[in-house]
This record gives sequence, structure tokens and C-alpha cells, in this order.
Amino acid sequence: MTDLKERIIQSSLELFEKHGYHGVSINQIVEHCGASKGGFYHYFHSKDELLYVIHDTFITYVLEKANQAKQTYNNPTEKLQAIIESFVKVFDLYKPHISVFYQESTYLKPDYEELIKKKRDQFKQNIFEVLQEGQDKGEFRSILPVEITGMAVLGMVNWTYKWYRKNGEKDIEEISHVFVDLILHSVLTGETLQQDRYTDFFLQTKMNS
Amino acid sequence: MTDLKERIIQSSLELFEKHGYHGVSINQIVEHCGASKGGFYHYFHSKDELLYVIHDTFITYVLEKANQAKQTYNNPTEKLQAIIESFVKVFDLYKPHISVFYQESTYLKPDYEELIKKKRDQFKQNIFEVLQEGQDKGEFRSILPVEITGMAVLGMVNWTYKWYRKNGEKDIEEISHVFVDLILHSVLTGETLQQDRYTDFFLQTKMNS
DNA sequence: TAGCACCGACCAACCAGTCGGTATCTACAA
DNA sequence: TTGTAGATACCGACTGGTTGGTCGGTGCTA
Repeated sequence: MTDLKERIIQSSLELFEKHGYHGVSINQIVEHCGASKGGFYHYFHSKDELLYVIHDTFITYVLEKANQAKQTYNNPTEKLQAIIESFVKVFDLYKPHISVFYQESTYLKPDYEELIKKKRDQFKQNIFEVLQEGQDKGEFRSILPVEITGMAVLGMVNWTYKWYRKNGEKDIEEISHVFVDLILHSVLTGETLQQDRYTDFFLQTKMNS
Repeated sequence: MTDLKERIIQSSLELFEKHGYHGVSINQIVEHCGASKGGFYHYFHSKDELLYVIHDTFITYVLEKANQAKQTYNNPTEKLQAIIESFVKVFDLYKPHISVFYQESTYLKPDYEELIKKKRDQFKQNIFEVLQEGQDKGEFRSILPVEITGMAVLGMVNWTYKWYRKNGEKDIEEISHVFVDLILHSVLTGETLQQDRYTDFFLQTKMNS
């Protein structure tokens, strides 16, 4: 039905990821997927709308995953772990979306940008909340400023889009486990760490096996 | 002497940071700094060269700083700390360069890209080496895969360009100290941490005061 | 026969880069 | 000190190529 629409998105993702939004013309996109300009404008009002659709697909998915994680677990450590794990694993599914998302966000037209920004902020807030909760419950070190720590976590994970290659030498499970390990080591209090109630974060488990 | 050249770079940085490389035309740049197209092409062969110059200025500076840090200290913990601190502080000086650097690198023409890539890789290797040395000397946890950990560190710091605002509510010293604290907590072995030979990384000190 | 899916020639706008030109400065000989 | 030749700094009208977007049309389907 809307087969062509999907093909256009697929092609544009492939091309945008490699050459950037401005490095690819509509003609190149439709040529790449064997369609025509008319076909393109049948499904999209503008090139800008295509960019928006790509952004929205990804951020909507990530946000949903984070909300799920937040609802599934009760204590902050597990929540944080689950959010990070699901977040990292998204790179396997949505790598091209993510690349476009982070590299081309400057070029979103104001109306679209506002829509995306809302969801982006929600996601950020999720992480801040979990960190705050962790401190309140005494599981996380309280000297850490929540915002900076949160941005550090986001940065660490987000940056993955610059170097992660599907079927590359580092698989996504390993990356995800290492990240969780790094973050929990830096965020948990000494006591919580030693109790190791949460031995299931990667590297400790691996040691025991 | 080359006053105009500097003004062009300054104006383009300002505009590129806000609207992206492709969101700004040569005419807009020269208009912004009260010059002319002829003036621009007197100092630059092409718009691409301008982009290259911006990239190169920044990466050259960062690389130099990292080498300095590596030579000044002997043990890996202090090296890592110094590299991170100097790296984070660069954001204060070169924020616009960095934004352009990370957002527009896709648009560098092949010849320029190769030149930049070399320096970028050198910097990355610096970090990997320090991490490796730390593990070899028993200061850092050896279960951590060096590459992933290194990319995590890079990501955490690099991402700062997306949210850091000069004269914003978070000053660069604090950010730098928190990052060092997070990274050292996640990387140091439990013993090294408890010995606290390195009490001078921010937050512990702050606690004692 | 009505409408949905799609086509592709065409257009107007824009933009990187060119080029012929002017103005100022430097060097040096008369 | 003056004259002048050559270089350097800078200007801005113009151009050729490209691109996002339009629109009249075609064929298939219900």
C-alpha cells in the first residue's frame, strides 16, 4: 500500500547517514529507490517533512522504551540499568535514524523542531528523575549533581552513533553491559556497590563465570 | 594585517553554530562581517577550505593539550585526569569550533577529511593508551575493554558541546570535576579507590571541606 | 467514472565561485 | 623627495549549475 513511502524513507536514511541531509537531493533519493519526484511529493509535503518523520520515528520509540523501563522496575538502580540497556540497544535497530537525528537536528524547521524538542526533553527528564530518586533513596552518591551526571550518561550513550557499526567487532550486548557497569560504578554509593545486590550488571557476573 | 580573515572565521563560526554549514551562504557570512565576496575568496580557496580551517584549529589545539598532559604526569590516573580536565576546559574556549567540528564533519571534502581524521585518531589513541597503561599497572579495573571504555569517556566529554553554555548555570570547572569523578569511579579498582591516593578529584575533596 | 498512486518535464530561486577592476602599500631608483 | 612599478588587499556584478517544488497528465483499481 504505502510501500513506496517506506522505500523512500529507507533510501533517504541510507543516503543521509552517509552524505548528510544537505549532501543528498530529492532526485538522488528517488533515483536510489526507483521512484520519481512526483512519487515523493505524493507522500511528503517537503524535504523538511521527511527529515521530521525520521526524527519522530526514533524519538518516539526511545521514549516509549524508557517509560516502559521506568514502570517495570521499582528501585532506581534497576530502572537506570534498564533505561540504559534499552537505550543502547536501540542503536542496533535505529542506527541510521539516530545518525540523522543527531547530525541534522540544526536543519529542522522551527515548527518541527518544537515537536521533537518536547519529546527529547521528556526523555532527558526521565533520566534526571531516576538519578534523583536514586539519591533520595540513598543508593546513589548524593554529591553528584543530577544534571551534569545525567548529561554525562546521555553523552556516553548518544555518542555511540559515531562509532558503532552493526556486525562490527563490538556487539551491542557487550557495549550495553560495559556502559551499565561504568555508569553504576560511578553513580552507586560505596556501600551499595559492595553489597552487590546488583551483581547482574555485566562485568562482575562475567568474572564469576 | 589579516584582520579580515579573522573576522570572516569569527562570523562564520557564529553563523555555522546556529544554522549549520549548509544553512549559511558565503553572502551571509561576508555581510555579517561587513566584507565582500571578493574579500572572502582572497583568503580562502573555497567554502570547504573554511570548514577545514575551523576543524583544524580545534583538533590541533586539543591534541597538543593531551600530549602535554601525557608528558607532565607519570601515573595513568593523573594522566587520565589531566587529559579529561584539559579536554573539558577546551569547551570554554572553542565551543563554536567544536560544534561545527562535530556537526559538519560529514561535509568535509575527502582530502581535508583525511588530514583531520589523522589527528582525531591520534587523540583517541592517547586515551586508549592511558587506559591500557592503567590496567597494566593495576590501577584500573582490567575487566573493562579498553576501546569501549575509551569511547564512553570520549562520548561523555564530547557530548558537552550539545548542552554547555558559556556563562550558563553550570561552569566549566564543575563540569570538569564531575566528569573526572565519574570516570575515575568507574575505572579505578576498588582498592585504588579506597586508598584514595587521588583525593584531589573534586567531589571527595569537596566532601571533606 | 471517480479517485488514488505515481510520473517527469519544467521553473524560479539560490548559491559557490569567477573575473575584471580599484585602491593602498612597498621598494627602490632618479 | 618624488616617481613608478609591482604586489597585495579587497570589491561586487555576473554566471553556470543545481535544487526544491509544481503541475498537468497517465494508468490502474474499485
